[in-house]
Parts: sequence; structure tokens; C-alpha cells
Amino acid sequence: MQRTIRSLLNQRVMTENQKNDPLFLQSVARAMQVLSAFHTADGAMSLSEIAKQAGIDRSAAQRIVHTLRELGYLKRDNEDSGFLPELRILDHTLDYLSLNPVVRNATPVLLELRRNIRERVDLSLFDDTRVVYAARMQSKRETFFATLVGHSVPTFCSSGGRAILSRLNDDEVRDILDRSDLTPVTPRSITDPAAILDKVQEAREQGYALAKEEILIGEIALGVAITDKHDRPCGAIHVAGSLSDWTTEAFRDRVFPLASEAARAISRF
Amino acid sequence: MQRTIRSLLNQRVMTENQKNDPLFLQSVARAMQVLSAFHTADGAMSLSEIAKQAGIDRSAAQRIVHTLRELGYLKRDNEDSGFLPELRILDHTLDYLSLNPVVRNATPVLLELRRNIRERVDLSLFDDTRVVYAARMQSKRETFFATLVGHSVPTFCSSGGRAILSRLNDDEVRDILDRSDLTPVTPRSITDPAAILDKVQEAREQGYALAKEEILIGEIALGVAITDKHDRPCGAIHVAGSLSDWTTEAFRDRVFPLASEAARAISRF
DNA sequence: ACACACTGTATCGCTCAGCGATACAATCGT
DNA sequence: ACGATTGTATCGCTGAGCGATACAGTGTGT
Repeated sequence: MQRTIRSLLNQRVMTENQKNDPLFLQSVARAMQVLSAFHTADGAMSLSEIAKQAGIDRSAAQRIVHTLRELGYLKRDNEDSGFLPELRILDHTLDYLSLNPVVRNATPVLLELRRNIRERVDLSLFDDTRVVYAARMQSKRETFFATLVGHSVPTFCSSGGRAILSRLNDDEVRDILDRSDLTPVTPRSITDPAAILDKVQEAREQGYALAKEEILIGEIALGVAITDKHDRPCGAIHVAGSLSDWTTEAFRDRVFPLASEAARAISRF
Repeated sequence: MQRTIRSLLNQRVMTENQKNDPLFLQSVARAMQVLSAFHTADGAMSLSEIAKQAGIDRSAAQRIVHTLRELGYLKRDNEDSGFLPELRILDHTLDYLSLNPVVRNATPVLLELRRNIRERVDLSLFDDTRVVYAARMQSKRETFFATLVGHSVPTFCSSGGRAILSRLNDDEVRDILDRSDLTPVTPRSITDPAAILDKVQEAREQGYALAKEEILIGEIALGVAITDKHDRPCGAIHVAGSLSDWTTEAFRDRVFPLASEAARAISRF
């Protein structure tokens, strides 16, 4: 399901205005499309596969892959035939994470939060129709998903996503929902726009958003939005617990005050 | 100190053979150099700064920045003037992490390891003269450094780095040391090539490498190499503890058997 | 055994993408 | 008011790179 969401990103074809924009460098766009081709992969990709995914012909793919390989962003798979992303990619990750003021200030706060609550704590960043994990503090009892920075979940059905929406006005929320792919992540995901708007309104009044089993069955999550200098939401703190340990009320009573305080500590950067 | 190491990467100017290689696309290289310009930054960068760092003129920088912005890899800093990396970068991170077989298989093993040892456990990947963190499992007692995927430390003075070197032959080790920037990370970092070779030889015999206060004062670290299908080292497990809690011997006796077993479980992928 | 469909790689001439110069409005600090 | 920044926009010339084409190696199917 993660893949389905991400593959949509990839369909970002060159638009008309981009074609007529003298400042828009097509070869750069093509190169980034080659790197993005791997969003849909679950193994090494051949030149033809890359070409198809990136929407360019094999020749172009060849030259771009060659260049990216020379630069250390791609490598040939030793055993399998095909190509894979290479380590150098992570350099840019660090640039992003260490220059992002929210992430920068969030880490100690999140650790403190996890120490108090002893459940999984995530920091996610708002990216329109999706919400991207930037940091995860594991709880002792582990879910099988690990620290995968870059993972994303839909805004509309995640606790943090709806907490973020609750800081926008109804028009903006509707706009995002319109552009969202509303396929449910689990059978419990709320997909009806009207119902989502209700939940968002509820979050506005309470200051937090709850999502029960909307991302993972058996999991309850509480999200609180983080805002920037201009009071615009730019991310959220998620706390996730198991429904076998918590009633909804106990979870909310325990988590909300702490998470809310943590969010306030991170906000306005 | 992190920055000094990384800024070296950036000096990767276009080589002569690249210039004469018909398959090498210069515009793509320039674009990646623009993204890499942020390796040396600690805040938003202006066009002129980017141009200087990337070794191109302002016009080129302008057009590339414009394109990367259009594609969602850069954004303008709201308050400060200048540009910053944007979220989309993290998409590629996930591609790399989730397609890398070592990382893929390591996570459960590392969690198990941390559960047993209750100290910080890191997974790092070998990249020539440096070693890049791909995952970190925090211990309860926190060091101030947080989960920053992409961080790197020099191969020559880290426990994992030397564990990796111990799986190469002496010529290869010398070659890496020759190309390394041997500036010490802490006053305790061993920088004399002969002494490093001794330590590497010691690691060969013992199956693990120890580094005391070579990266962080007060910290002892034990590293065990991870190998690929061809028995070539491709990464390492690091376990780090505080010298106030452990004697060298106690640390080694407790950590080595478990870390070694974990490394074996991850190896050969 | 052959044929065929794949890999990845290499070459080359035509053409249009994009280089680099130049200009400009806006916002600094002095 | 000045010069030095910032980011943005335009434009003609030219060489970067597009896309066609070819080739060696490796399976896969018949």
C-alpha cells in the first residue's frame, strides 16, 4: 500500500508551462525522474524499466544512468542484473534533516516524550496530500516496521495528518481532500470526505486528532500539529499505542497533555 | 568536525575523462553539485553562495535552482533570504534504504541486539574513507546526537571502520589510509598509519575492533564487520557504551559474542 | 541447435537545449 | 543617496546531448 501511494508521485510528467519556461532545464528534470523511477521498484531495475518509469527513451536513460553512476548515486547490482541507488543519496538526506529547523529542535523533545510515554513516537512533516516520517523513536515493544526515514502515509487518514488539517481552514482542507487518493490503507480508514471534515472539526475543538486502526490494525494513534512562525502547520507529532494495552480514553488522557506540550515546544521555529 | 569531513566530498570537480565522455551529461552533474552545495551549509544559501560552492556561475545556478525548486527538491527560505533543501529529497532516501539488502535484513537483528545489550547500536555502511550511518537504535540513556541518518565518521578511527578494514588486505587498507584525511576527530583518535595498521591487524585476529574515545570522549565502541556474498566487507555493526559504566574487558566480553552473532546473521546478503 | 528477447554499452551527426552575458526591481547596510 | 546585495527575466549563439543505430553477451524458449 505504501507503494501505491508513492507511485502516484512519480506520474509527475513535465507540464506545459515547464516546457515553455526558459529557466526550466529538461535534462535535470529527466535525471531526477530517473532517480525517482526507483520509487516503484522493489529490486534492481534494468535500463528499459528505468526508461519506461521515467518516461524517457532507452538512450536517454542510458546516458543519465551512466552519469549518475559516475557521480556515485547509482550502482550496478552485483548479482542481479540492473541498477540500484547508491550511498551518496544519504548525503542529501542529512542536508535536509540537519537544515530543517523543526527536525533540528524536535529530537530532544521527542526523546523526552518517549521516555515519559513509553510508546512509539514519530515526527512527521506535512507534504500536501501525504505526511512524511522524518524521525521515529522506537518503543520497547516493536512493530515490525523499522526506522525508515522517508516513509509516508496519507494525510487524510493519519492522526498527525488530520491534526495538521485541523489548523487549516475548510477550503484548504477540501482542496487537499479533492487532490488526495482516497483509497483506504486499512478497512478502518475513513474515506468519506464529509466524515473526514467532521473528524477535522473535532480535532480543531480538541487540539488533537485520534485515528484508530486507520493505518495499522490494532493500533491507536494520537496526533498533534506543529506550526511554524506564521502559525501554519508544517508537521505533527504522532504517538502510537496498541489497542490491547489501552482504551481510547486512557490513551487520550495519558498522551494528549504530554504530546501537546511537546508540540508547543517544537512549534514556531 | 563532521562538516570538515563532508566538505571534502564536495570538491569533486569534473575530471578530464568525464569531460571527454560522450555519455557523461554535464548538466546533470551540475545539478547534483548544486544539491551537494548544501553539504557545507548551516543555513539557507543564496544563489551566489550556491554558485561558488558548486563551481558554476550565477546564471547556471539560477536556472538549476529554479528547476530543482519546480521539482520540489529546493525551496525558498521564508524568513531568511536564500534557499533550502525540500522534503522530496527524503523520497530517495527511502528508495535507497528499502532497496539495500543489508539494511533490509538488519533491522530486526539490531533491535534484538539492543534489547540484549541495552546500549546504543548503530548500523553503518562502508564508503571508502568514511562510514555512513544507516540506522541507529537508541539506548535508554541518550547521547546528545540523535537519529541522523546520513551522518558519517572516518573509517580510520571508528570501531566499525577498522573492523571493515580488517577484512581487506594490507594493500587495500594502505590505499584507503593514503586517501584519507587523517585529521583526528578527538585528541584520542589514532592518526598514525602504522599504528592504525597494527590496530587493524589486531582486529583481524580477534574478529572485532575496539575504539576508545576516538569519536566521542567518554565513549567506548566495538565494531564488527558485515560482509556480502563475496566475503567483501560492506558495513559494520557498532555498539557504543560509556566508559563510566564499563571497563574495556567487561565491555568486550559482554558485547563481542552478541554483536558477532548479529553480524553473522546480517552478512552474506 | 537456432532464434529471439533481453541485458549493458558504444558511436555519431543534427538540432535545439541551455550557457553566459546582460539587465532590472527590491532590499539591504553604510 | 550610494553600492552591494538579493532574486528574477530575456535572448542570441553554439556545443551539449538527443535519438537512432549497432553490437557483444546472457539467458529462455522451442
